[in-house]
Amino acid sequence: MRTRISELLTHAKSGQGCELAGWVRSVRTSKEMAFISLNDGSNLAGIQIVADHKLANFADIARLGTGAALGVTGRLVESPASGQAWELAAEEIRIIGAADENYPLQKKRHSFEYLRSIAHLRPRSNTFGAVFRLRSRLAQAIHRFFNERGFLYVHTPIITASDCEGAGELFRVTTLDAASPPLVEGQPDFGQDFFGQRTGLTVSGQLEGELFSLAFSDIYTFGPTFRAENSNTARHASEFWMIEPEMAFADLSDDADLAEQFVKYLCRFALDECSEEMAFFDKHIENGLLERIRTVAEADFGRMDYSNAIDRLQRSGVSFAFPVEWGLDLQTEHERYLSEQVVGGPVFILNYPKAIKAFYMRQNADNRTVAAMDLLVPKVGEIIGGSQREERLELLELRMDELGIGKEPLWWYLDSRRWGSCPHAGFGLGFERLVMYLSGMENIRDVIPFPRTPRHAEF
RNA sequence: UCCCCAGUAGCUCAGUCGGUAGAGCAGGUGGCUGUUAACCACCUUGUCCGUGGUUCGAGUCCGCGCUGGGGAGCCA
Repeated sequence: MRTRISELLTHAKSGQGCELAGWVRSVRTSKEMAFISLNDGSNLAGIQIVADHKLANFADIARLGTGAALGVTGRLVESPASGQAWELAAEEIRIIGAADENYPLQKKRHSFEYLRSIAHLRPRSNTFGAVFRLRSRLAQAIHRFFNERGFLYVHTPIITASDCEGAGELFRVTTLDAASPPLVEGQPDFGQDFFGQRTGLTVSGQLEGELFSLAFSDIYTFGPTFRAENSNTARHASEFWMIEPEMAFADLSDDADLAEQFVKYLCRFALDECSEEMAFFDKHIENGLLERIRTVAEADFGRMDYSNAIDRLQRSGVSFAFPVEWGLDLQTEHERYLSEQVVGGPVFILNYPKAIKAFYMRQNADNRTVAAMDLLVPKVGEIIGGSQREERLELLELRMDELGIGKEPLWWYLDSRRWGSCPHAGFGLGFERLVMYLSGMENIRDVIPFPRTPRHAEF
């Protein structure tokens, strides 16, 4: 039966008979023979098919265009020419699905912008083949990492009624008639909606994740999240995947330890188990990528208080575009400077001013900072954000009051602090940003199979 | 949402000072006994994003619109 090309090459034996199927990347013909570069998506290089002119349908084969689907029966032989170790001497080539000259993908470089417009075909290209193989394997590696450490994988809800985190605009979920919804006091009456209240797509599974960590000790979520923000940048999508571990009986330092292990594990994994893709990215997408990832995999991550970071930035003598002052958030230029110039590697910035961080973060004894952390890495800046959560009910309620966050809709969250509350901490990581970081790809739209961004939901 | 930049052949792009567009690739035909995004020869392909204006004349200058990209804000 059909063998996948990567599998065939892994266990290659001279003279081995086999059957392959895949898509044509290029055909080179001469009078006596044709060379077909065939790819089935299982690896980057594909395999070279050698077709002799004695094949019954040689004339058809010689006219094959890029993109056609073929079934090939033949024998694996050591290639007499340089360029590949093995090739397949074809005994039979079946044209399963032809591709005419209008096939939009050509055997040459295309712009990413153009490839985005043919997102249904771009996975057949080298770059996107490599990106989506890496993405798939990374997803598996993330599960493996947490599974090895005994973390419970929890599926937090995608439809939610809690809109309270303020983590960006919510997509509404409703079955009300948009043209003429039932009204109460001139406003749509969501009491008559499907769920009997306003609902939307989740912006984060963290709050529900915390509840599970207070039962299973160590948990993680890994699922889609949605933001209806009209942000049009290379780093934002309306639909993206997020990883959010949460540990009970853990503080900010434990949280940073986990994040450090996690990032190093994934760097190591990409280098070791996706080496063909990583070498491709290093050569064609970002020169020096391998070196950059290797450095991170082996580094001891630095740790620095926010106050200290501000001090270092102010004394740097560098003139930044944005002001540096205690109480202001760090901009990307500051984050990169700290990571690249001050530390020379990944660094956690700890204990941020409470005014610029979320309500659920644990207040420190100094009464002006919270136990928050950001992991900054060279080239991109922030890659992970996390915190120790406020486990003390009175302080949490006080903080919600200060920020005007309604306690009623979050009664269940507050309940978790009422009975058996304990210190706990976690972090969040955007999966696409991880894929970007490890591949060197610079646009989030090029690491999601079918990206959703403002005004774009095709495919 | 704001600020910049771009839009020319199926694709990647060039187009000088305003004078009605041309390279490579793709496609076609022929050649080639081992090619590597093969090579060699010949051939085909245009609503120059749309719209209004300036001008004897606009791909080129100006206004508006659409689309794409980059940056910012927001964030993951």
